[in-house]
Amino acid sequence: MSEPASKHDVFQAIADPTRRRLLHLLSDQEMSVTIISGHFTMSRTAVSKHLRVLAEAGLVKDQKVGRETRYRLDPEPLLELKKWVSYYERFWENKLSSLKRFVESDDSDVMDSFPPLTVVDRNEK
Amino acid sequence: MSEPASKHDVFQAIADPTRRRLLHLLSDQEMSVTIISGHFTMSRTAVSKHLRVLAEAGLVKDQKVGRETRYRLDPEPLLELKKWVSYYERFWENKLSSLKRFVESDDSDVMDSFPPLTVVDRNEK
DNA sequence: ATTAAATGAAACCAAATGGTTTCGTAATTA
DNA sequence: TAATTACGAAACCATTTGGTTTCATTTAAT
Repeated sequence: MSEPASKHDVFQAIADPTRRRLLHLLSDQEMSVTIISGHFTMSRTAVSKHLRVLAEAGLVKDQKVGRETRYRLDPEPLLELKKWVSYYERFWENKLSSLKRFVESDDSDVMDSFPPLTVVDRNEK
Repeated sequence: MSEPASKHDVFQAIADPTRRRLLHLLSDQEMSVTIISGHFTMSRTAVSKHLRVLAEAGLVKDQKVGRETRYRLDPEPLLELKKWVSYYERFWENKLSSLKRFVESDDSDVMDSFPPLTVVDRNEK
C-alpha cells in the first residue's frame, strides 16, 4: 500500500518557495505548463522541473491534452504534513501558557526564571 | 520585533529527515549536543550543524550550561506551517467529500462496512 | 596543575539543487 | 506540406547541502 517513497517527499517538495507558489497557483485552477510559467520570471524549463518535483511528491497531477500538459493540484499528500504538525500542537500550547506566565511575571532579568534544576539534569547516553 | 528571516525558514528546516528526528527528540526533553548526537550515527559536528539550522529557523533554542550547550524545542514557528497547510484544507475537504459522494452513489457493497463518519472524520490520534 | 570533556569553527569534499541554453519531437495551424 | 507551438530531455554550470576530519577554546574533574 505504501508508495515507494520516490526520491521526493512532501517535506522536500514544499521547501522551495517557487514550488509553494506553484501549488498556490494551481489551487485556483488547472493550467498548462506555458500558462503556468507565464507567472514566473524563470524559464519554462525551470518551472517544468519544479512541476515534476511536485508530481513526484504527489502534490500535482498532470494530464496531456493535445500538445499541452495540464497540471492540477492534488492536496492529498498535505495530510501527512498536517499530521506531522499536529503532533507539535500540544507543545506550542504549553509554550503559549509559559509565555503568558513570563509576560505576567514581567521583569527584564529573564534568567531569574530558570531554577537551578535546569542546570542539574541527569542525562546519560 | 520580527526576526530578519535569516537564511533558513521553517519550510526548509523541516525538509531534512534528520532535522525532523531532532525536533522529535527534543520534544521529549532538553538535551545537550553530545547526548543528542548519541542518537545518530553521523558525527557530532554534523548534528551540531543541523541544530544550528533549526535554531536559525527558530525551531530550537540553545542555552549554555557550563561546558555544554542545551537545546530545547521551540514549536512556535510551526504555526506558520500550520497556517500554510490550513489554506489547502478546503481543497482536500472537497476531495474527500467528492469521494464520499462517489462512495455513497456507488451501489457496490465494498465500502458498506465503513460508516460515513470514517470519511468525514476530522481528527486523529 | 594537568588532563579530559564538550563544543564550535574551519577547511574540505561529493552530491544535490536550481537554474540556464540547446535540441528533438509531437501536435496544431496555416 | 510547411511552419509554429508546447513540451521534455540533455548537457552544462554555480551554489547549496550534508557530511567529514582536524584544531582551538572553554569548562570540569583528578
